[in-house]
Amino acid sequence: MPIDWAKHSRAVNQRYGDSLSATRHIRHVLLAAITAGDIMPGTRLTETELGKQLGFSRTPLREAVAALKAEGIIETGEGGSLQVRVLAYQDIHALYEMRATLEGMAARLAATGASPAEKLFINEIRINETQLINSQASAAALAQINSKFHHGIYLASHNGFLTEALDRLSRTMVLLGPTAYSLPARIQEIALEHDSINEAIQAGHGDDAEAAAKRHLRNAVKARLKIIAGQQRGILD
Amino acid sequence: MPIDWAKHSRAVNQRYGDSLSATRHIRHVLLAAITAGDIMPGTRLTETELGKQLGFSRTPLREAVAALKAEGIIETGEGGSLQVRVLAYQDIHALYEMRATLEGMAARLAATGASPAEKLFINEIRINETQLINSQASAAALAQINSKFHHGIYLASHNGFLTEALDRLSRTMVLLGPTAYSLPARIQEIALEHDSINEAIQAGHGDDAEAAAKRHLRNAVKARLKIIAGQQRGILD
DNA sequence: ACGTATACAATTGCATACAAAATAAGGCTG
DNA sequence: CAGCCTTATTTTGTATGCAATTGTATACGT
Repeated sequence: MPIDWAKHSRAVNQRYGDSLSATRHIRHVLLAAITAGDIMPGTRLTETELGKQLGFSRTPLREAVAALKAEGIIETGEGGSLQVRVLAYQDIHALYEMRATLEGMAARLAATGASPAEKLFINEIRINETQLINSQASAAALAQINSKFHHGIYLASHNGFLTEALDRLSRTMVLLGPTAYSLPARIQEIALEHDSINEAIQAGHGDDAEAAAKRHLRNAVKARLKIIAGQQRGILD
Repeated sequence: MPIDWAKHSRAVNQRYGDSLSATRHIRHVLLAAITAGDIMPGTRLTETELGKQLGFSRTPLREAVAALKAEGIIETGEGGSLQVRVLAYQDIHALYEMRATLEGMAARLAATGASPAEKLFINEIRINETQLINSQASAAALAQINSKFHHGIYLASHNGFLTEALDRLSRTMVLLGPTAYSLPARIQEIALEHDSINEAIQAGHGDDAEAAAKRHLRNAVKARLKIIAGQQRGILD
């Protein structure tokens, strides 16, 4: 069954404008398709077919794929065939372990080095998240505001390499499946954990912020493992 | 003045075999040229000229460049022109800050989770390094054994994402200039610091290993800043 | 003489075409 | 009937060619 590329293409145009080069456009569309679960990990991709479906020639497609390969989202199997990377069970632990360390570092730096404006911005996002939760917002909306909260902390760390590494990890996380944010109990926990992080950042307590962020990620991997054990799919935070 | 691409090309063939695809070959050759300082950061690269000099068409060249762009080694300036990334002064701090955190994490994991064989391997490299230093080995040889020591710790962390992130940072460090390893005083310091890390790993003391690795990197950035202030160039460790 | 506009050159972006390699299928032989 | 070799088809890898955008230089007008 064919994938609705036009939908992802429109979403990319809406998000980034329609003046992107074909290479960048394709890159975002592929990421969106993987995020949405339209392309499952392990699926074999053929350049000719993809190019025909997307309406682009193979040249920009291959460049987009080259960038995705460098990021570890797509890998080349035997014989050079393309496939979406399959994360092993062990990789999940490694992934969250990395995120715990880096998010901890980002939270510490944000607490100690963010500007007043940045701290206010983070706090505002946090307030927004609370409102969304209380108003029973959709899982997609919650996932989006969650992403904003974390990304705001990344930026407030004032470390471009850290931000880039965390963004890369976030992109890799889409390999775990489509966003879900659908467990009510976990949503409440997330709210409390975000509060701890935010309060430590607002107070400028680096140690507390780092510890809170690490706790947050430890709980996240625990929830993730529970889901995997139950054969479900979804990204909690 | 033209660059001796053939030299780098031979080196890549010798290191990886001559059966690499043109795209991967070009990628390694470009990295080698940047590492050797043949292409300085900020240098404008034109695809046509590069392709002609390397003896390949623009298609694999562009794919290699796409991968390097995704890694942050090459960036597109205004108007889409290619250039080797220029690291700002602030980036240097961010880079070493990231390395300190990640190397600390790797050392901790190696201390607590490495197999006996891996610990023996790391220790052996450390012994080798001491011999090289005592025998007044060349800066290139010292840089190579140093790289092996660190990479051995990365692998012993058993975290593929951590290893990948650190490898990526190492590749980014080549933008700071050619390897030097030429300050005798610093060489002795490095030896002592490596010893601290190694001993903590051998003893299985995670906290000590992390602290020792972070100290090592703090001293490294200090030495680096001293060199930059003196308008020199070089990678110390 | 300085600023601006226009034309030209150069370079990037994309598409098509071709070559080489791999996979799958079919037939032949033991 | 099974296994292997051969062949055909699909798929990746590379090259070339064209179009569009950008940078630059020159000329003209003020």
